[in-house]
Amino acid sequence: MEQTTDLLQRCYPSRRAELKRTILRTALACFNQHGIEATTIEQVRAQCDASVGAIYHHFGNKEGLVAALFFTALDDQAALREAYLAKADTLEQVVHALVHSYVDWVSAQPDWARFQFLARFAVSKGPLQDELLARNRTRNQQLRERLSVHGAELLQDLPKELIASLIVGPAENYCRAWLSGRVSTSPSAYRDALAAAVWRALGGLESPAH
Amino acid sequence: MEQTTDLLQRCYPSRRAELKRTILRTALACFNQHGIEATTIEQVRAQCDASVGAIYHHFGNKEGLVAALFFTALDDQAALREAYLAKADTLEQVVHALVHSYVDWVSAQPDWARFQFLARFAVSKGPLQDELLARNRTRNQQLRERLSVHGAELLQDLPKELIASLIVGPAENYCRAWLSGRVSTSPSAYRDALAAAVWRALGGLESPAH
DNA sequence: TGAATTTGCAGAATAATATTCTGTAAAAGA
DNA sequence: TCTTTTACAGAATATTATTCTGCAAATTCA
Repeated sequence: MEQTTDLLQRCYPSRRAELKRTILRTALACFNQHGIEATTIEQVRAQCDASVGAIYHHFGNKEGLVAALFFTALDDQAALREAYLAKADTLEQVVHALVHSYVDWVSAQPDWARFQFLARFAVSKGPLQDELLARNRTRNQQLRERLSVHGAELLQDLPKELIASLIVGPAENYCRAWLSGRVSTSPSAYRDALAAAVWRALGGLESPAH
Repeated sequence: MEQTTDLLQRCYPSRRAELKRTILRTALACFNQHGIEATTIEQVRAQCDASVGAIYHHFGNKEGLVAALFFTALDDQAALREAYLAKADTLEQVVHALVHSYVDWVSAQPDWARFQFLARFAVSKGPLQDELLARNRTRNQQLRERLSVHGAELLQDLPKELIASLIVGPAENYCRAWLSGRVSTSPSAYRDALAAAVWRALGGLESPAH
């Protein structure tokens, strides 16, 4: 149930990294509650019962703390996507895997997902922007290869650059609405409706809305 | 061409507000270049050749400066949407208007659009979160009414909460990719492809991908 | 018109916050 | 055991946001 712990434990499994995990967990909560800019190092220090020295020792500075959380979330999300993709054979299954893995991950890790949105643009500036850009590029590249393996004739009439947005755009938008409280139904309730709609958008025949 | 000026001029037309506009323009550039947290009041003060007193007089604090820019962008975007919607009669035209107005605004005001993404989550915390939530709610409400006017039987099989995400999700995702440099083709080049795909996703018959 | 009041702005003073630095103890390695 | 590295504490410092006091132009009002 408490998957926040699990996620951290998996990414920082060292027994000695106890305080490090505590700092990350606390920082995640603070950032989500007050926003990144509004939470001070002193706040998380107090909630951790740690020292500023410990925080700066592990993460360098506030931005490093944000980046550590952000890339941890990115990795975890990618792991789930890979797991889903590994089981997909047809093009339609690949598309479904992409939508489902995204929706399922956000539903299972709402705190991490919320932070991911919160921090994306903070990270997209700053010293790790290149790392982020590189990751996005390789991810898109892998997706393109993955999609072209199967009968690509379906997607031939769509601009290549557009396909990724058509697939994850709706899910991403709904997840953000859910995380910000604009809608109340969990994205996982709509995972199939989203996947089916995306498949129609791509030109997949069959299975109209009704 | 230089629509940044036009946008500011329209929203803050007062002749006496010259410095105020200059501050906003400069702050927008700084925020977009270095990120919100990384740009200091001193930086924008120096580039404006103004004083800290002036900035705090007009905007209260840094967050107020961000909020002023953010809501200005939101208003301008909404104005274009209204203009497009006013000319739409059928359901398909309404959907097209929503996609087109979004894409066209981002293409025309990339600096403001970039900042909008940059600041959305900073604003979603902080004292104006209620204002933002309220705006989003009323916008969604208006959309629902607008959509239900026309032959709503098309959308009957789709969850109500999902429809907005299906319509703007793809465009929003592609625009963000463009603004962050992950893709190079202007969203306006794909405005029709996006609108058509969305229409298919909603279950619109006819016009398959090819 | 002229006094009163409000608005726009400057810049020094202050407060809040991020970051550095020095020291110490525990752990790891040789 | 000795040496080196790692983990941490907390005072000291630097950076940055914000406040405050004062003044002049503009506006309002009598």
